[in-house]
Amino acid sequence: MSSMSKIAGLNGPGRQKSAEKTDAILKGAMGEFLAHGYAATSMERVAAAAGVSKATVYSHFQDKQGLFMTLVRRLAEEKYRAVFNPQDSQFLQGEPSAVLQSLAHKMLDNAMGDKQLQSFMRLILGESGRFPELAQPYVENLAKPVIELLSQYLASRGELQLSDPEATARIFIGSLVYFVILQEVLHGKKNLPLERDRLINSLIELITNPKH
Amino acid sequence: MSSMSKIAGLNGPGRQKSAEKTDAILKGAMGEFLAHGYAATSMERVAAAAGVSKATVYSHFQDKQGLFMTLVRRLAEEKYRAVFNPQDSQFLQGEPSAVLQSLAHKMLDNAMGDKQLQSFMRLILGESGRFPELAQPYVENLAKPVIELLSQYLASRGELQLSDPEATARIFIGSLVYFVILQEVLHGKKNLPLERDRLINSLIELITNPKH
DNA sequence: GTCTATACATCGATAGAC
DNA sequence: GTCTATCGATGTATAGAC
Repeated sequence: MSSMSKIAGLNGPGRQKSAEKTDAILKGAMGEFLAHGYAATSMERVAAAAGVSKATVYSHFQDKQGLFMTLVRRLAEEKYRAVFNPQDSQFLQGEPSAVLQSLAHKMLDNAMGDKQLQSFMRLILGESGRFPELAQPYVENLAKPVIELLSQYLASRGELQLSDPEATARIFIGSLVYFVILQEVLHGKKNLPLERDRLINSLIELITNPKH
Repeated sequence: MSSMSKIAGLNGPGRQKSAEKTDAILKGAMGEFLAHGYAATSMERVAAAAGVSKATVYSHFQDKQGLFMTLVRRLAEEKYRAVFNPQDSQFLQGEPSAVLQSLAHKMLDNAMGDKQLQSFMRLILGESGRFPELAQPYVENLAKPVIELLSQYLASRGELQLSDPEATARIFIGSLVYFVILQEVLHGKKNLPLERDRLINSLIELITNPKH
């Protein structure tokens, strides 16, 4: 009987290392790691949050570190797709100032309202010293594609007369990301308020250089 | 005899809760917290690193959290003085482009070479969700003074014709800090290289608007 | 494949000797 | 004021039943 389910390969419960439980464990681990960080998260709580036993967690993942790395890579891809959706392929069409404004709005709207993303940033930044190999997918899958896309776009718009489009892209992205870090991640909203649109407008004004 | 030292208030050993031991504990705690983070740091290791017993640590500090908060506040002040030294009070004299370039160089030189500062950034950012009250001194004593000083400077230079000096200051600082975060904290140097001076030059070119 | 039970280490914090 | 010794709780990881 039990051999039948194995042979059939159907998706009944109690079969193989069910993908359902793998997902449940990852989901539980996500909540725990994002809330408490790596060191303060116990496999006990992960198991409880996933609704399985601790031994099951260890049958699906080698150890705590393996579970953590799998989770982080998964989340990095997910957030990447959310921010950097190959959406309307013509989202780079139009006046550069309008394109840049739309991009900045999209990035900030996405980041400022996503508490999970902010917790994820805390986790990656906080553990980047002890898990350097985890910072890499974050850089490779999130920061790098955005910077390179913007770089190429800025380089393609000769009318902007930018002497260094790549460095300019860094300025654009850096200003926005640090804004999120300061206002949201570090809770600077209260003591160091700044309206979102003031930053965006100044950024676009500088880059598109309307005084020229 | 022991009463004499108390009365005299001299700095002989074995007197009061010696400031020496307090310093030793803080120094030991600094190494441990910066290396392993809050949760993974044990009071046992802190005591060992400080060369005292665990009980002594608890006689100088209320508990682990109290020790941690004292340490962070101390480090924030220290790093503030290092970067933002009220040095030559005329470091804002001269051509704006030269002033801004000197400031950017100073900030990046300071941050890129200071591994301890980078670990400190990881610690603050990583724990800012669970210790929001610790992010505040960091913002208040480091980010805010720098941004406000630059804000006022930019506002005072009317020839720059900046429509929003405060937002422009954010762009300046944000670009630099995110550069440090991406290249050093997140180890992006290898996969996403960018020469420091390219960022600085573009930043100054945009702000001083030489095409005008 | 998943569970319960457990081995073994280490944690934060304190009591009591000196 | 500082130490050693220890308490109680909790951590990771695994063995063995089903």
